[in-house]
Amino acid sequence: MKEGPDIAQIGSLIGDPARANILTALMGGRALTATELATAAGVTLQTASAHLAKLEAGGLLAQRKQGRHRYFTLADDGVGKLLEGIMGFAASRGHLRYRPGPKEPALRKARICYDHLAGDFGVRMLDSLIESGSISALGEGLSLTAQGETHLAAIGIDVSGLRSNRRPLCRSCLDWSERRAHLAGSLGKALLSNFLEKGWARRTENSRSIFFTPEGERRFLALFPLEMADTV
Amino acid sequence: MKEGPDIAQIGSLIGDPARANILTALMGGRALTATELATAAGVTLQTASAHLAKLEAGGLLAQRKQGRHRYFTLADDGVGKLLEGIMGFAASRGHLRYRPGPKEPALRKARICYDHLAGDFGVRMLDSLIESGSISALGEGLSLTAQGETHLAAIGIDVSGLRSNRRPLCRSCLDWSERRAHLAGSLGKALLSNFLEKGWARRTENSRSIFFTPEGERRFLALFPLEMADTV
DNA sequence: TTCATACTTCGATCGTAACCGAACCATCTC
DNA sequence: GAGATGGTTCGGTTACGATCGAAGTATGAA
Repeated sequence: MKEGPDIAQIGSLIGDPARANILTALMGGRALTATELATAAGVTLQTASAHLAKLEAGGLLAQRKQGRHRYFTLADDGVGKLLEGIMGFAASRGHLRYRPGPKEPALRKARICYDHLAGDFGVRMLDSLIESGSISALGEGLSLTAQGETHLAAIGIDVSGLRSNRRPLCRSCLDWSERRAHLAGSLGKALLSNFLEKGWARRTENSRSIFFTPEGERRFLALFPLEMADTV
Repeated sequence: MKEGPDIAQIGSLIGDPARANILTALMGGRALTATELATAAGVTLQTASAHLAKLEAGGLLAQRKQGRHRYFTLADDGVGKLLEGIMGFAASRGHLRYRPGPKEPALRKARICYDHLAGDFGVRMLDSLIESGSISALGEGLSLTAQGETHLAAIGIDVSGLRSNRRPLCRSCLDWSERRAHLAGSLGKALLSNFLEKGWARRTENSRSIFFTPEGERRFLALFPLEMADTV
């Protein structure tokens, strides 16, 4: 019928549980094979193959074949942003799919959101950056200050290199577990990469949660202090 | 399966064509009755009733009964924001549902996006406000300048009244037809209301397009001039 | 009270799409 | 080559949900 973009089409793509599982798995940022995605989705390989074809045709997924493997990723940053948005909304309406296993708390503490840090730690990091004057929050947007640029250079992040990127430097992303914003954009990505490179934290195998080593956690908390206690 | 928000649930809510039509119709900002929504969706009243119940249970719709009518609206601003996001994404992937009738061009020129102005005119307005220094765009966020506040006061908009609102004053919203940002937030809403009150423009009956009178269009263009030609 | 309008609930039908078993292609190893 | 692994295609089954006719409830009008 009539006018405008077809939201039903992409809604139905996301609306199938198996496909939603696939997309959620790919929010981990890694490229995954069809077989891995099949187990993540809880379906057989044939079924997953059909789903993957649909998602790719719909422009949500990109694949690149490497030998006899087919690696799938989210098509681009726009897909990640879309899924973030839907996740935030779903969480705000209480549409969770709790299975409060042991993984739950780890996920709330620190997890990967497409390519940047989310969860308690992610929110804390942004709060601290704003409090210290490294990032200024105007309205809904975030921007890096000159002070912040030197601060980040000390950590070992080359901001000017990131600026040349077409992607926005700072973006705020609504955290579904904390229900507050954390830092996305190329800077958010660079920070997480930095922590992983330094060995402060590492990804876990079959989950989106991020594991901080004791030493890494100590350093992270020292680097991003919070003046005020958590008075939300 | 496992962890996190259930995006499949809301995906499937949006994924049905009839429900998508209902939601799109409600993006017009008006409260509509079940019967109106049924015709908008192209289904019978019984079917629409079932859909409306599901949408309400899912937290997307709010209803208030008035006499023997039941008026439905989007549940809150969050739903509008979500749908905007999905529309922008769908358009970016070419998921349109063209029926290039006579309504098409009018819709591209000026239409309502939940509660603010979108389309060519909406994008122009924001561009002009930025060019004139009334709004500053930092990163992805927008913020009103002191100069802009006096500028808007001259038009007849009480910014301080809007600030007391919990809702953000300026928000950028991706325009699916222009593929660029236009102004949302309480300020975007106030501006559109202002145009309608002054009689510069009016809503059309069964469409989201906004009709500008010749006089109103002249004034609008004079109020929001563009220095540069449209060199995108 | 009666009739009309707005909407919901029930029941039955029907289509589509998700699913898997089995067979088939492709790539790597030995 | 033969065997193994990763992935797709095909065919048939199944289940779910969208749909509408018909009957039922609520509100308003005459």
